[in-house]
Amino acid sequence: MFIIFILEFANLELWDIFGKKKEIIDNTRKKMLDDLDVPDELVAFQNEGEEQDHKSRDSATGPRARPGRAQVKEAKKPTIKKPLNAFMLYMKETRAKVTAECTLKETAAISQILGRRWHALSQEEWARYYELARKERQPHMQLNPGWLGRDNYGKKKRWSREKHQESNRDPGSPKHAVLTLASVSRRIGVVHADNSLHYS
DNA sequence: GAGCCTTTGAAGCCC
DNA sequence: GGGCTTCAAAGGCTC
Repeated sequence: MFIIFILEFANLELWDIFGKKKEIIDNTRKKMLDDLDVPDELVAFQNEGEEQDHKSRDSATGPRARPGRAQVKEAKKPTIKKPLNAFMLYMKETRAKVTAECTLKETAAISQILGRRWHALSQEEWARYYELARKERQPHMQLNPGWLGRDNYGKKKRWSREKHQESNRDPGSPKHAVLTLASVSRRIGVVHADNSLHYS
């Protein structure tokens, strides 16, 4: 466990030492996103089990009219969860394996390791998870027309706004890089909409 | 028991 | 158009 942790840490440090981590990640991801305009049938990664899981989850929440926050609280209706994004799908799939390897129990530490491994994934793996995420979103939007991610706002009390802003403003922080990449991927999604690949 | 921590991505709002 | 904000999962930890 300790050795694995050291290796993970050393990996991060080496990346940082050579100062090329972000550059490589950005270039790789841009290339991967460019490659994403492959036909849907070639990237049908979602297996039957996952399909079933998705259906059961959707049936648990169910398509229904958008309720107000107070109404939800009163009736205790199950909230419609946001569809999982590519990284969340990767986390869900890999967390157990990483936890077993590291015997770490701290999920925050596991998340850090998974974040680094996410950046180390091949283009094919990235494409696979992005496609999975897209396939998660599409039926979700069809089953819950009019549902917005914002509908769930306020249902969790999150950490202090000051701290969050602090992390976002740090140019060297991972979150900062994410925001840039997220905007890039969103733009790619628009571009792909012209090629019948609708992300939004 | 509620909320934090930690990660990345999605998406709406605001300037 | 870019920045900000919140939630999505996970489970140990803290208060």
